[in-house]
Amino acid sequence: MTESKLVDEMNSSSTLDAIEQMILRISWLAQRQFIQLLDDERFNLTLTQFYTLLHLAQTNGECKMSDLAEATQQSAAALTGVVDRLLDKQLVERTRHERDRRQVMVQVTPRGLALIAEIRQARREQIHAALGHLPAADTERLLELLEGVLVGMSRILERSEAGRLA
Amino acid sequence: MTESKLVDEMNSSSTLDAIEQMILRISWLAQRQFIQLLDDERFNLTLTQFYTLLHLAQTNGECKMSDLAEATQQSAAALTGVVDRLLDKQLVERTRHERDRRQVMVQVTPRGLALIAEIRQARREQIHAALGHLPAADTERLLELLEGVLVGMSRILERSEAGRLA
DNA sequence: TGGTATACTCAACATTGTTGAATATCTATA
DNA sequence: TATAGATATTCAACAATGTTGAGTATACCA
Repeated sequence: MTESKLVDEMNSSSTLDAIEQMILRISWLAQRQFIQLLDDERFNLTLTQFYTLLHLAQTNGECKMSDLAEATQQSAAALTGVVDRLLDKQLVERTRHERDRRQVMVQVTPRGLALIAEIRQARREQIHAALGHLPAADTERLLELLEGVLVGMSRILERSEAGRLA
Repeated sequence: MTESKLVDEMNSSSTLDAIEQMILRISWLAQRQFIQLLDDERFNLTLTQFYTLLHLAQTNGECKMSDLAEATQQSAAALTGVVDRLLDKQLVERTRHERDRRQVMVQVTPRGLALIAEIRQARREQIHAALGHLPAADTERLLELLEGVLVGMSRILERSEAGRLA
């Protein structure tokens, strides 16, 4: 910080409230902007399709439908339709588990992997355009703080999931 | 920063790429979490309804449909349906412009204002739960950096809108 | 007055999401 | 070995959102 202030050790409410306001605005803008990018003729994916495919791309090998549903925060019923469409586009393959025939396994295809790579490249270019002008020290600090945000968010998500199961 | 490093003045690609990865994960979690909150029986709003109502709540008085559509990044056709549902819930009122009878004006009702206030209070509690454990210095720095992010994002949004019109 | 632009809604369709029922398969037990 | 119950997934019916293109009403200009 450039200037020393008389700050409490504790978080002041007003800072967190301002962060709430800021996150409201950034989230909406970021989401809309990303949807627009995904709508490009090169990609032509919905947000849900992207995040579903992303998880598969980051998974080594096959993924069980129910695991995929939990990881992407969708219901099993909703996921069925999403995977149907990814299948139409030949971005994933669907097979049955060899031993437990109830389980449906999904796996990303090379084509799906290539598409995810393309999209993330385009996304990185957007990020560079948006944040490239900031000093390196700022972006490094931002990364550290975002890590803290992710940890905090995961924590309250776990709590609410625990509550749902209880 | 805790440790001095040999860093360029320029942004390193790897930091921005890590931020891209982090934003992907945080955005999805945050969105899903917020949708879940809005789905609560007290609120019962969709994400789109919330952001539409939020803009009206932050507007003084009436708002033209086309302005509202642009501000919330929706097409006019999509907005018509969203406002229909807000109307059903008595959260907004719809009138015609007195002089230019083509224009449809929308205004939030006291009930709508109260709902937005309730939701934002619940949201603030979530933010406190997620980030309250961070030192005050961190949250203050985070706020500053998020302001920078918002500026950067608005800039590239403007550029893409300019491109669309061109 | 007539023609064109503007503001919005409507219609038809695709995608996503919900809930609850249906189907298939596995597992444990009598 | 039947079979009852648990588990994994899909299907069906519906609501909300989003897209595009057509339709309607109003304003403005010549």
